[in-house]
Amino acid sequence: MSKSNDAMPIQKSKDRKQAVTMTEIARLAGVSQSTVSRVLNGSTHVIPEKKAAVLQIIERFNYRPNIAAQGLVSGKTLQIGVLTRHLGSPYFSEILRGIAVAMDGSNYHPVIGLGSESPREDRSALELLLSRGVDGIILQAPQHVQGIDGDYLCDLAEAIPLIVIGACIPGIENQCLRVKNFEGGYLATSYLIENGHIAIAHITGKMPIEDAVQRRAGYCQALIDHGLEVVPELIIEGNFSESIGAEAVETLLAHSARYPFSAIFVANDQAAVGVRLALFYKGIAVPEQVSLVGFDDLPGTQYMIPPLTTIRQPVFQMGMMASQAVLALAAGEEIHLDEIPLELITRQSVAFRKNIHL
Amino acid sequence: MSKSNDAMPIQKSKDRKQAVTMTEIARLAGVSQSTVSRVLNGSTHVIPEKKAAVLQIIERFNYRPNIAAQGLVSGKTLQIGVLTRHLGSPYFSEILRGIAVAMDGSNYHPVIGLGSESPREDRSALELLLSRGVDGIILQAPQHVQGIDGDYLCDLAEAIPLIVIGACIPGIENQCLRVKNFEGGYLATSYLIENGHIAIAHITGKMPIEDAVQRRAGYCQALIDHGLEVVPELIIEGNFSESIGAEAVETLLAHSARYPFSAIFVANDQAAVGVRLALFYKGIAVPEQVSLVGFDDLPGTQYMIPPLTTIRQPVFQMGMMASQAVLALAAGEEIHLDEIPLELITRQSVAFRKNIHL
DNA sequence: GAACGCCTTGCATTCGTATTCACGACGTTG
DNA sequence: CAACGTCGTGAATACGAATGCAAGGCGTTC
Repeated sequence: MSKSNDAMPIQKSKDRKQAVTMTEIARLAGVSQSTVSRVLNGSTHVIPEKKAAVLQIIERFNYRPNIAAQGLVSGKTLQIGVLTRHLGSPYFSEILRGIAVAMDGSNYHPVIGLGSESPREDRSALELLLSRGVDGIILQAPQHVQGIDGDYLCDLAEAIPLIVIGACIPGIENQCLRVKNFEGGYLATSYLIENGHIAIAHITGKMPIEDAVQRRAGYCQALIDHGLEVVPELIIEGNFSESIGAEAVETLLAHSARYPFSAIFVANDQAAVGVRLALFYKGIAVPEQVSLVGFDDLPGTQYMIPPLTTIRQPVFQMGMMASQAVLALAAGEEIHLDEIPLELITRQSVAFRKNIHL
Repeated sequence: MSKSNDAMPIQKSKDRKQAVTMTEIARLAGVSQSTVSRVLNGSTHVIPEKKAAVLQIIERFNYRPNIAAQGLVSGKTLQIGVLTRHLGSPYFSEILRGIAVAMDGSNYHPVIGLGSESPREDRSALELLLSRGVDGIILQAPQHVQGIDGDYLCDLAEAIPLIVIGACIPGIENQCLRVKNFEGGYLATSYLIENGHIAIAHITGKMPIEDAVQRRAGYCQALIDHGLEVVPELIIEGNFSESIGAEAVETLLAHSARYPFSAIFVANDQAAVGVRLALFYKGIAVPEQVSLVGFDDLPGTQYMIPPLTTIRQPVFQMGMMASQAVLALAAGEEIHLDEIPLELITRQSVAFRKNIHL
């Protein structure tokens, strides 16, 4: 083949820069760089002829100002750091979608940082984002939010617009986006009770996490309010994952002789999926033998067999709210974040109890 | 050294910038700004004492260089634009996770752009990313990749490191990450045939899309190679969504008197989920009455009732590969992207045919 | 003992854009 | 007709960090 010794063989990798700069445009249009800037920003009136000339050149070269350079001057990068967690899980990716959609149209872009399980790495991911000069941060609550981390986050909130999703950090409560987890747990459990269930198991989320704690509290309160007893053996600690759901079922079933149950309230849909499969393997019919209520209403939940009755979190909207809130904060506006109400979505995984089967 | 008065009441909103700059650090450490730069980059040897002094100040103020400013000089922003599609769908978010994970550890960050259905908006999203000065782009293939768009992408590839996921753009084939869709379709269909099925329906993906076309082609070829007839009535055009899967089942069932079938090969798992639910509602047992094979092996597929037999795409790894490829391209290296092989994951949604039920 | 060279360092410039400042031209007013 | 304000514009500067260049210090060598 052609040895390409005639005209710079490596050009392809050299030529790879946004060649046209504002100064270049100015030169071609026969004006000064400042004028081009003014045309672009409309900051001052520019004589129509020059304006037209500039615009034409811009059009021809498909020029777009370098955002990084703008950022250097303005001190803004038009970037929002999003520290994600379990990227790829339906719950978080739906939040992310909300964030991205709400940012679409503004000139802001989300930049993704990868959260980890370790506070140390987590923090370094955060600081990497920070050194990028992001104008705000949306933090999906780490599992290790407490104590020292809480303080750190408060300090952080002093320095930069910050929104925390899924946790309530003392000191910056109004920058924390959270749902009424307690009410959700209460709602789910009450619904089961109304359907005649009196022995209701609960598979919790990962335990130090606030979501998990609150949902369990709601569950307990509902039992108590309806004159039922809280049976510790019917509460299994989980971790929000499918596999733990399946494991928990094993445990529940192992003790079902002494501690029978006719329904399970699972702290999130993902785990409920695992629960449902485990019951399938055990030959236990849902909802005929065991009723199931989940939490989240993930997209996909409605396609379960049978479609899952669950507590809907407006996950997508929450993402949007978080987005709008940081942007507002970044614009210097006041924000006010209410606890987000939840809704019971009744589908077909709950049946009226006839008796306790297990 | 009382340079500023202690009266700063509204500090919170004023102080919200990365106050410490390199020059500031230099001043405090009693050296020049260049020296600080050299300490940070290790570009030149710096006398240990000064180095220590600088590092100490840096540590104390928790200073981190402003990446945007670095980018201005180096011409790199250490950002990779990711034009996503269906953010929130399990398939794409898993890819995104792969991308993010592979980028973790490098100093690069993914910046998310939101793809749309319209070519125009899509392109403007792309250009917004471009004006950010991203060092590379990962493009999840739009549905409208063909003709003019193909040309545009080729031009784009000249200007910037570009990786396309899920499509094969003529001219830049080696920058396109794609799977062996044909083989996948062939594999799935052959497996059903081996299990005694002779009337196999197929629900395709969104049709102009290459993935969909290739999978269907593989399906057809498998039938032919095994001496079976391709029955057009058993091929239903879908669009990769759950709801279309359910609809397709209706259609198939409506004609099942004349065109019976005992198995369905669905072009992706998401649609298979819808199919499965529709069959549930119709009271048709899976796999006893109808066998099901999906495509993708999304996380979650294994928790279906029954667990779905499917063609595994290494989605997460594909994300990582895309990431590594852009980064390599950005570093001026050569890359070589092979078509990714697929694997049949046998679970429990396929049974040996006894006869054609429907 | 002086010249040479290496090591370290500071100064000045650069990146692309926004913005302040000053200047010339023009129109207005007294 | 002169003084002054206004408008449009270009030149200069700033943003934060990297880097080429030159200068100073010191050790080495003949």
